[in-house]
Parts: sequence; structure tokens; C-alpha cells
Amino acid sequence: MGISKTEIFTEDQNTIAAFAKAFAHPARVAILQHLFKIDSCICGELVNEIGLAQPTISQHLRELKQLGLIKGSVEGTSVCYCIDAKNWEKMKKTMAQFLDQDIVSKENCC
Amino acid sequence: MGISKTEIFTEDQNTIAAFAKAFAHPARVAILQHLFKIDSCICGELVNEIGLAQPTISQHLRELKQLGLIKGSVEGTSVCYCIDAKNWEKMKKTMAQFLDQDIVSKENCC
DNA sequence: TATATTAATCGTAATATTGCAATAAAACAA
DNA sequence: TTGTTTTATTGCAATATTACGATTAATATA
Repeated sequence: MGISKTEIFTEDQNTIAAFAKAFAHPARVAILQHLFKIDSCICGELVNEIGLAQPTISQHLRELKQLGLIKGSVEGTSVCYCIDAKNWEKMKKTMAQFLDQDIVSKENCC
Repeated sequence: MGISKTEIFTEDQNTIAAFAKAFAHPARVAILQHLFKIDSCICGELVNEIGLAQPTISQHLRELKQLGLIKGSVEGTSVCYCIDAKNWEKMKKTMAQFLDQDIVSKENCC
């Protein structure tokens, strides 16, 4: 139905899915990569850097901000965004726990 | 427009987004976790384990299979799925490269 | 062969996501 | 104050995703 049945999954599973969703669009990947690359924070520069309209970028930024992966601070008329290092580390731990799982038995049916 | 402008992004960015999309739903996270946990491969057991209808699980399995993260082999009337260890490692490398980025300068505007 | 079992596919409804034009809001400058 | 710049919000169209009932396909068994 286009709606995920979040209630039947564990909190852990929903958290992983929520973080993964943040990276599930190339524009958000590009935004994050740019924020990592540029030593000073960015603003509407992202609109030029990435080839999407300003409202679209703004929308992606809001999603990343709501998840806590980036922070924004107003600088005059522009807004400066950067990675929230603390939360990024927390996210990394959660994702690593999921991604670094080991297969119990190597010899299966497949 | 509900359609990602994949053509304006790098192959790397699209690849990361595609992998992330695989984990962007708790059902697929649950499926993968179960495949990791159970030493022998699973089939329709996943339908019982996870509380979703058989066609829904089948759909999620197909997505994971298309991405190459899991393999499936027919065992009589049932189908046995398991993690594709090789591709999982490749995916992990791609994701790690993205997740393990370091911020150039710690002191920014934010 | 007929029947059961299991999984894939089809079709469809409900909801979510992506993208942007238009507009509003906020901060500064003249 | 008036205009300028920058970003957020609103509203909407196009497309994607999620979920499942019904059906089909494939295999095994009686």
C-alpha cells in the first residue's frame, strides 16, 4: 500500500531503514559528499554544485537535518550546512553493526 | 516528479543510493538479518518469520536478488535463499568508502 | 494422472517520493 | 522604507513503492 508496516519490525530494523533512506537518493549522497569535501560549510552553493532546483535541494536538506545527519546555521541571508559529526558517528555504528554481520555457516544450499 | 535524475549524478553516487535503497525498508533489513542469523538457508520460512504476505516477501526478495545481495536456489517445491557473500563484501566496501569519510576541517560555521 | 505445496507473477489500491514553479519569509543594503 | 538576496514553504504533477488477493507455474507426492 505504499506504507511500510513499521509496527511489525524492531526499533533497530526501523532505525537502520531510516538511515538507509537518507542515502537512498543520489542527490542526498552528493550533498553529503560535498559537505565532507568542502572544509568550509555550504549554503545555496549546493544548488549550483548539484543540478537540481533550489526547492528540491532545500527539501533534501530538510530530510537530512531531520535525521540529525547535518546541522544548519543562519549566516545573514544564507544558511550554512555541515555534517553533524557526533550523529554521523552514531549512525555509522548502527550501520556497521548491520553491514558487518558474518555468515554463520559458509556452506549452505546456495 | 517521483523520478530521480540519475543522469546528473556520478555512477558512484547512484551505486551508493541503489545499495542504500535495499536497506531502506525494515522488511528487507529483517530478511537480510534473518539470512545472516540462520546457518541454513531459508525459503518461505521468511513469510512466517516476518509478518507480511507471501507476495510481499517475494517482491522484497526479488529486489535483493536483482541487486546481487542474495542468491536463491530451487529445492524441490521451495526456494532457498542466502546472502551472496562476495557481493555483500563488495557492497560493504562501497558503503564504507562513503560512510567513513572524514571531515576536512572540524571547525566550521555550524 | 490428479492433487497438494510452494513460490513467482499479475493486477491493483493506497501511500510515498521526487521535482519544480510560485510564493513567502528572513536578513541585509541602499 | 524599498529593493535585493537567499532559503523555506506550499501546492501540485509525475512517478515509485508497498502491500496483498488472485492466479499461475513448478515441483513433488498419492
